[in-house]
Amino acid sequence: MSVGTRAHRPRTRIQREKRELILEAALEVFSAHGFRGSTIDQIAEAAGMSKPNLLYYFRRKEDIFTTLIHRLMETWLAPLHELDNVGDPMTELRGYIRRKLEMARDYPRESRLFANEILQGAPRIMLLLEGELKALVDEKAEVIRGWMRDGKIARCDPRHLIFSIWATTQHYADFDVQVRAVLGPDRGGDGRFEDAARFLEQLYLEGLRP
Amino acid sequence: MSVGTRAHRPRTRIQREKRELILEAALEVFSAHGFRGSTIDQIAEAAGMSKPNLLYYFRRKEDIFTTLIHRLMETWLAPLHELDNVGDPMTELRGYIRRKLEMARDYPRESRLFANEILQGAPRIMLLLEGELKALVDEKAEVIRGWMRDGKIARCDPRHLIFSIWATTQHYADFDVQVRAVLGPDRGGDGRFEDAARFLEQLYLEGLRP
DNA sequence: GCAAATTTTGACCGATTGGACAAACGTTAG
DNA sequence: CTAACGTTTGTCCAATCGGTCAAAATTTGC
Repeated sequence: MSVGTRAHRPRTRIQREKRELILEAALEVFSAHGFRGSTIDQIAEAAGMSKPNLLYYFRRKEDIFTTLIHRLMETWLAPLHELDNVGDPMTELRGYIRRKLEMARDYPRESRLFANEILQGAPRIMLLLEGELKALVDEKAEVIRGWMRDGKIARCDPRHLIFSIWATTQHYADFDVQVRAVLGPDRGGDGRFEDAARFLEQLYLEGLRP
Repeated sequence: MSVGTRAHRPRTRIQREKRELILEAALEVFSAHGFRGSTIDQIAEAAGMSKPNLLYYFRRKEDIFTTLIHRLMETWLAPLHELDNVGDPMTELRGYIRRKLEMARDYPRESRLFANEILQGAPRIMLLLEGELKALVDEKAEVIRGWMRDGKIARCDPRHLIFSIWATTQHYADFDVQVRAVLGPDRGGDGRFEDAARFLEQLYLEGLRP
């Protein structure tokens, strides 16, 4: 009997290990080829097991994907959660941009996985977007609006500010090949994230000065 | 004999019309599901013809895709071509941002098609990126650098400036469902492009002030 | 109007894919 | 040791997909 069918039996050590192995392999494959572009065989091979064996731990291809994307959602939104009004507003925002850019650098697969899902119309995470994500953005937008009322940063639409930070930082993960191609072999090799950080820091520092 | 196999016979009226019909249908399907996520049957149905009939005009699925993406590349880069140093630098940049945002609003399918291709590693347009695109960006980066030397705009890396404009504007096409979900039914319905234009205009106007 | 060329269609094919299943193999607790 | 449970594998299947092909239907040039 497969793992999924057993009703609420606690997970075995092997089950925990193998499921992690599969999810790691699936992240690699899904982020590179998208959902439909990936096959169970590819994931199974990347995880070092046979296809029926993989299907013993996840009954359907889609189960792997949804498990993966729901889990990643938390880590992906962590930087925004950290944004609060304890420190200096400009420092807070700069820190947020820096953390988002670091995530694009260190977790490009996660970024591309999300981008792919959103591009396809987000069929599997629409409820998450309308629920948790919207609530989080609304909450943080209110924090930012407070900064504006206090005259700490320039007045603007805080939600579009958040969008622009998402867009500019994730661009370096999602459009990596384009960035590399345009920058050429010299600056595309490395250090492009430092350049990006410098540029974005300046843009937002000056652009949001009250 | 199929259209592709005949050696350089001029295109019939029907061939021109039907090929356009197919490319329009393919844009619709490919932009929604990506290359591997789309089937010839889907495209054929969207174009109102049978699969073998479609394959009479394009011998392979990939031929449709490459024809489509190469043709779109021109219109997609047109706004950047228009960026030159005849007018006031700030006005030029603001116009570029506005045009890019209008393209995201009016041609979201094209934007998503490109995004999808880049996300998959740009296997079919890598040469274009390293060739035409890089050359164009290099050229325009030099124009922008000239503005900086003249003290017209703040000094920064012009290529990352271009990246950020691409990212922020195309975000409203590629991540449309996310933007709508976060903004909610009220502002997601319409007018979000005006809000975005206002925000971006302010961000870049202030952020690039010399 | 007719022959040649073009266009359309239905039937078909091999490869791939997601998934089912039962049997074999391993592991572990008593 | 052994019985129960967990894990792995080989085999198989139906559906889908990209693409072929020959024949039928239509259009075009003269």
